[in-house]
Amino acid sequence: MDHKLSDRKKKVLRAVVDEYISSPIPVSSSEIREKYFNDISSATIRVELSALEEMGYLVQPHTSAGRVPSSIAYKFYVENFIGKKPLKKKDIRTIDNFFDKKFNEIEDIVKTSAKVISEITNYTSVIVINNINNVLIKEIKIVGLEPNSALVIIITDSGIIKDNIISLKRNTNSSFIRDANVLINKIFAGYTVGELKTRSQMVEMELSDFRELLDCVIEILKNYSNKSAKNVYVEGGNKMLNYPGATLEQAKSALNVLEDKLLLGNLLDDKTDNIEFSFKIGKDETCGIDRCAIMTAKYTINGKEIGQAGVIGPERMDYGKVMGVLSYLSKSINSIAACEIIDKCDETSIFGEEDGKEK
Amino acid sequence: MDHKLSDRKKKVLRAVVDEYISSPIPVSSSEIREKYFNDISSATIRVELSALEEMGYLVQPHTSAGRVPSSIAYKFYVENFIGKKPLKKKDIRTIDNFFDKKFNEIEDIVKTSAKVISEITNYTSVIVINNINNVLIKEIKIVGLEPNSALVIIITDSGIIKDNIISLKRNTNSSFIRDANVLINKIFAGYTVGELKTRSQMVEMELSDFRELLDCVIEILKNYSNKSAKNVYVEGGNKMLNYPGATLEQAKSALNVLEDKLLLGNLLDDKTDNIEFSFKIGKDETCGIDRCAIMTAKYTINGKEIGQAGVIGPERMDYGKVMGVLSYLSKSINSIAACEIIDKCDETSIFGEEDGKEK
DNA sequence: TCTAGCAGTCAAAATATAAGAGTGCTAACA
DNA sequence: TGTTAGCACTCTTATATTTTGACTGCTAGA
Repeated sequence: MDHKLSDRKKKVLRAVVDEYISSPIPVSSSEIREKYFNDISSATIRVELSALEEMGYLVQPHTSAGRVPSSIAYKFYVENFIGKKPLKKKDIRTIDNFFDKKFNEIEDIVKTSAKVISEITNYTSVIVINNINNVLIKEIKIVGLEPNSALVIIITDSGIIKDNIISLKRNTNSSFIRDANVLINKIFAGYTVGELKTRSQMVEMELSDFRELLDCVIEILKNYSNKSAKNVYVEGGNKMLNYPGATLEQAKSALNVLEDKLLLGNLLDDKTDNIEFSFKIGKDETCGIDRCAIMTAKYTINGKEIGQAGVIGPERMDYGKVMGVLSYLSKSINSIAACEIIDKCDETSIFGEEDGKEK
Repeated sequence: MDHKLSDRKKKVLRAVVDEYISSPIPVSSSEIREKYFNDISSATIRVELSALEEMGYLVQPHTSAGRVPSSIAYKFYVENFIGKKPLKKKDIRTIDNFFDKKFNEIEDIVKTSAKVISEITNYTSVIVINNINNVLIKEIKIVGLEPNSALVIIITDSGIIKDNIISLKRNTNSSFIRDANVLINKIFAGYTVGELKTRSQMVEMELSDFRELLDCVIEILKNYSNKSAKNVYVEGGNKMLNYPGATLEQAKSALNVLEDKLLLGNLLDDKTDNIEFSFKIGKDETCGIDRCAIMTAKYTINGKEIGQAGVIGPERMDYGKVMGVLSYLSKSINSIAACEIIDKCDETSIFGEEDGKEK
């Protein structure tokens, strides 16, 4: 399907997509002629349209209707005609407002980002955390809770990962907790998550007393770098219902995909290394969400690549804007996170072990 | 609207609702006669139907159609004919499976409950936490994190409330944290959340050094007993799209209400004290969600009333089943929580007499 | 008080008609 | 060879028109 398109064909193709995006009715030869050409007639355009249809870029709903872009057309359109559009002042203000507060946790940043993307683009947004391998573990804190459970708090140079209560068979009394803190930090602190595998092997022979705890901590870290439903954040799912022309049936199936976090995670996950944006369109590329497209960008926190942030919207979405938002936001997240951390850690690595001593 | 209904009228009314619930097409006099009466003719039933319509219980979509129940009819139906239906073995197994794991936090229990309710009933479920006033604070732990922030963990007799990173202006060095732990626990430990107001006044004169921290802790506790978006959990929102006859427009507006957690919280919140179930129906009682009804029950954790759990479903829902599930689940939650806590807190004195009841 | 029977009503389905938008084709022209 | 005007043809959409069938309400008689 890689015919070379003449300049005029390109212009016609672009006209069709532009027109269809601005209003979703099949576009006719005369419409194109009026708005985009004054040197050739509609009959000539019809010839071009016919050729483009032949090549698979356009589709005709029925014999006497105008043309509608195919998935291939959108793909070509995005790759050749569209770049990130600079954001409106208003939108920048919105984003900055959202981020004008303290963030303590990665999760918090991610959730806020998802919200802001959905708010501004008016599409559904999805963010996946799936790559914290080169994040640096600054400290791990174990706090004893009930007799058999403890809270594990992981502090990294990209923020705090918390939310992990673990249950142990053994009693988590204060002396155990104290020793555990020392040991665990000896093992993990100062290393990146990526080094985890080798590290954990290194300590294979350590006191079996802490075996169970160690396994828990490793499990937690693994969970954060692996695909797991917990690491997928969706916002504005019901905006999926706003696309005109959608039937209830389509909406339902789309929402079902959104529900399946694991599937979604895979959908966003993108192998291609170098490009800024990844773009998926067509039923087979979007896990069966009909007439939709997915645009994602990698994002970083404190300079480390953490995952992907993206938008699921109708094929005829405002690609330029979406790209603009994703791009701006990825910068925003990064600088915010960086500020936070620099701001806070001017006296890094001073935290003594102070907890687990009452009862 | 409180006419007294003859027994026969009641029987007819019930027939209409039963019939309409089992299949949502207007029910005719002859249909009722066939399935519910063999002693009187359809003409006689027509007279009764006519009367019931006059009284506001039934509605006729158009002159030559059968009858459809009005909101009032559903209300009457639920109040007079329906009680909780015992659960199917299969459903009980499903529930027990869901709860067959360790729960460390209230939030965890609540989320799981919401999931299970939605799963079994196939309707949208909502749970609100809005009353932890008589929950006993066993301990509060302050863990220093970064130089200016700390994690507050609240351990109660109903489970752990955590998830609260706070930022302070002052430095959270280890000696401060140590003192804070002692002080905070002197103030809060052993008291219920309800006593909070008086307590916090009592310590008005304490060292102003800890003022800021104290305010944070109080704020957290307040947040949990107040209405706030954080305390509302929704599950299976997109099941709202499954009700036959719903238009896309209705679905959209319903999902919008679901999005507004605060509104939802108020919707579930119910003042009536003594009854087990609360039931709302009709556009004005359901915040405009069309053709839907809301059935809620109070639930307790460790014997303390914590909030409401409910189902939002179509008017023609399986009320008996819903009531059955809510009722069973409320017992489940209670006993599970109790087990957990007893299991863990063998040293505490508070339990032991009340609340034996497991099945 | 009940009921058989019938006339009347109305929605939904089926059918017919008209209008309009847009194309493809052809033949002529530069 | 590429372009264009013009026209016949196609197919959707909108609007009327008719038919069908399901119910009811009413009435008169048991």
